[in-house]
Amino acid sequence: MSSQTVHPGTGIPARRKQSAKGSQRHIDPGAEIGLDALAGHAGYAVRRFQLWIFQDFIRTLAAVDIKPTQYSVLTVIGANPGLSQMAVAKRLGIERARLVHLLDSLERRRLVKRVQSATDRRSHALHLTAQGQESLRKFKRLAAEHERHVSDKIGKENRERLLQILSCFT
Amino acid sequence: MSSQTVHPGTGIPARRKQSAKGSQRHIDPGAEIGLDALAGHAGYAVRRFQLWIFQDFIRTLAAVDIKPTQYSVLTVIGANPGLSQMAVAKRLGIERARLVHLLDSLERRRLVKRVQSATDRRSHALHLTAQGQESLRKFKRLAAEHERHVSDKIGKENRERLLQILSCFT
DNA sequence: GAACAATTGTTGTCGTCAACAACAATCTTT
DNA sequence: AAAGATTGTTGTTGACGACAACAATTGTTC
Repeated sequence: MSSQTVHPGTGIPARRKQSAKGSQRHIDPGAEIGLDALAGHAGYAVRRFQLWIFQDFIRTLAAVDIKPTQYSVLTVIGANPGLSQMAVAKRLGIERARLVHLLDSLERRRLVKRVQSATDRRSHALHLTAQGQESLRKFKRLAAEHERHVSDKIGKENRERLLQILSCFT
Repeated sequence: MSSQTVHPGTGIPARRKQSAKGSQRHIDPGAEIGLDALAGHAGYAVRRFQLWIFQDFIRTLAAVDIKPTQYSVLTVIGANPGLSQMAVAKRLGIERARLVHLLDSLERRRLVKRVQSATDRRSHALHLTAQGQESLRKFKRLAAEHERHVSDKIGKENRERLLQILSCFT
């Protein structure tokens, strides 16, 4: 029962608990609680960061009611008009079943249109409407503002370093 | 209509589309599709990375049937025995309503026990069982193996840089 | 000390999301 | 032409975050 003071991988000693069982009354909760091995796990840090970054994105683009997934779909279609739903789904790593509902919503808002493909009558060629192209430019300006929030939070150079480290996943 | 060729923040030019509308037949899907501004967004990269890292964690710890959230709860309780549910929830950023079900599951598996607090009869003091402490040591070994997978994927030094950049979120 | 407000654990609902499975229409292969 | 694969669609399931309500208990205020 002494192996949980230090965890393998990183040499970070576990913060010693100041309360074996009692005396957590009147203590500001969530202030002096050690994470032990968790502090050395990339997954935990990334999860917390992703939560923060998505919340900020949603808040920054709340006025136009565009969420991260919708933004990614619009951006890819805008850069590659004529793509099929399958191609978009694979490129963005979302299921084609889910993309159906996303496109339904975007099509109802007149941002995207499904055009019958000339070469494959099973698939739809995806395009932005004129309104969609105009709106996307506005979305990109707001997204750039969100990205500045990220820079303010972790630092401009750290943000670029992060993008470089994770470039193999995009 | 020229603002989407280059996005602000990074100097990465948008990959020019090679297919205005046709000729995506017989093309390996998801191979030559540009992301445009998406490549410069930290949120997108982080989301893809988190997906990968969680899948690897779940796969690596599949034999013991422990998922990331469960592991985080066990680790925090192991390092801070006697904590209340509220304190654990706040520390990990999960809702106390959700922690109830997590603890129900962990208690059924005899890894955690809820002890009536001596100082506050509303709250429960959380402890690992003897079996829970033993199991957690095994979980940590497997989690360290998962962390090695991360190092293999993005590089050992990049992983440590990442942890340092995101340390303000842990 | 009694009344009121705040906290803790619990239960429930709602909306989002990933992971599947099944299906009809269509394309490809043999 | 027949068999198999692909595309879009619909549906289900389970995990998850957010939120509201509630009983029991504690803290605060008069």
